[in-house]
Amino acid sequence: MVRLAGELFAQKGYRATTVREIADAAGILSGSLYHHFDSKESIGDEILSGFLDEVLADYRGAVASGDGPREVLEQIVRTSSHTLVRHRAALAMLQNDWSYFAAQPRFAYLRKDLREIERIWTGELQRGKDLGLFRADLDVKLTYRLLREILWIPVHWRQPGGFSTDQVVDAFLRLLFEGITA
Amino acid sequence: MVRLAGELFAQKGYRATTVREIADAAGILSGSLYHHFDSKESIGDEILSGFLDEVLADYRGAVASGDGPREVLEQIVRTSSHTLVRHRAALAMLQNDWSYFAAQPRFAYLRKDLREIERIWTGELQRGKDLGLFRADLDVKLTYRLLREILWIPVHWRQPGGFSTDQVVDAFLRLLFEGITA
DNA sequence: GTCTATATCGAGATAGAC
DNA sequence: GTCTATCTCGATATAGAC
Repeated sequence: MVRLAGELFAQKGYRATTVREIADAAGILSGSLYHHFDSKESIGDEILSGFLDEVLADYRGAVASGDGPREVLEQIVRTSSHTLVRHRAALAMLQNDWSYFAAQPRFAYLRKDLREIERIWTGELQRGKDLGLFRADLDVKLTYRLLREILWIPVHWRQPGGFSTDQVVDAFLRLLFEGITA
Repeated sequence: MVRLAGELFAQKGYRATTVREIADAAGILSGSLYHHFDSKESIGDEILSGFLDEVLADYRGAVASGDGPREVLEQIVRTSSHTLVRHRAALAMLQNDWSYFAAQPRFAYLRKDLREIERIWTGELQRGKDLGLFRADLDVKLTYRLLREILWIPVHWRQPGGFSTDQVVDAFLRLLFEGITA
């Protein structure tokens, strides 16, 4: 049931998906849905919190590995990419309906968790600068913002003739570390 | 009036903004809005088409300059960035409510124009590969998708302590051509 | 656990007085 | 050109029968 709703959310976004469509997909009528859930919001909550728990675990695991910043970032990109793909419903919700969720107290944890993710990225980028691994003129916050957006979006286009997750990840990592210049 | 609505769309997205809020901001009642516009959709249409006309002009101008691919891409990034900032309402609409607009025949031009933008990016990337300026293993379509997303998003965060447009552009161009490695 | 029927609400939009 | 009043519609959610 949650998975069904998630499929629809992933396709059309959260707000654009009606409970009637979810019920249709489940082969029941909309009223019957409320035997399984108290609200559409609580479905969204379950999907979003499950996603963030898992992706935060990826980030913390990468940091805990004790490697250098380049290795930590690479591990983050590689592990979290697959998590993102598995949770593309959550990602679609964050992308399409961010302003909606961000405004609600119930979803305050979204901001908190994203702040932790930002701290990890900027921390590793800074560490790389200090070690002389990354360019000294790198603005860590700005770079993080550019990069996270890039990283979170590919899930969006996994429909027509799509790239595999690993293709996207490899292209991303090359771009990140080396740029496009020959 | 359009500018007022645009401000609200930029802040909260198109769907999340009600005509009553637009009227409030204008100091009139919602019914009175319809003396100025026949529908909320037509406001959205005006904002979106105005944006795309202008940004396409930037792209075509850069291509017409006759420079090499690196210069063309750099010019695109520099000129269109400022256009994006001026049209952040349109950008917020595309980001928050893409699925909504993409589904409507009235907004079919969105897909068409974005396809032209994609053709220009991939064309220049390919030309750079052919000239040996860019890495031979670059997937032009994949790279374009990664880059356009990055480029279109910074407008989103121009609120707290924000970066200037030029800061963002410079960081983006360095990342693009050289990566983050020292 | 699903049905029918309906309550409730918010949104976009309209009509006609002033 | 703005007001009041109201229509219409679609969406979430509820109540109670089966």
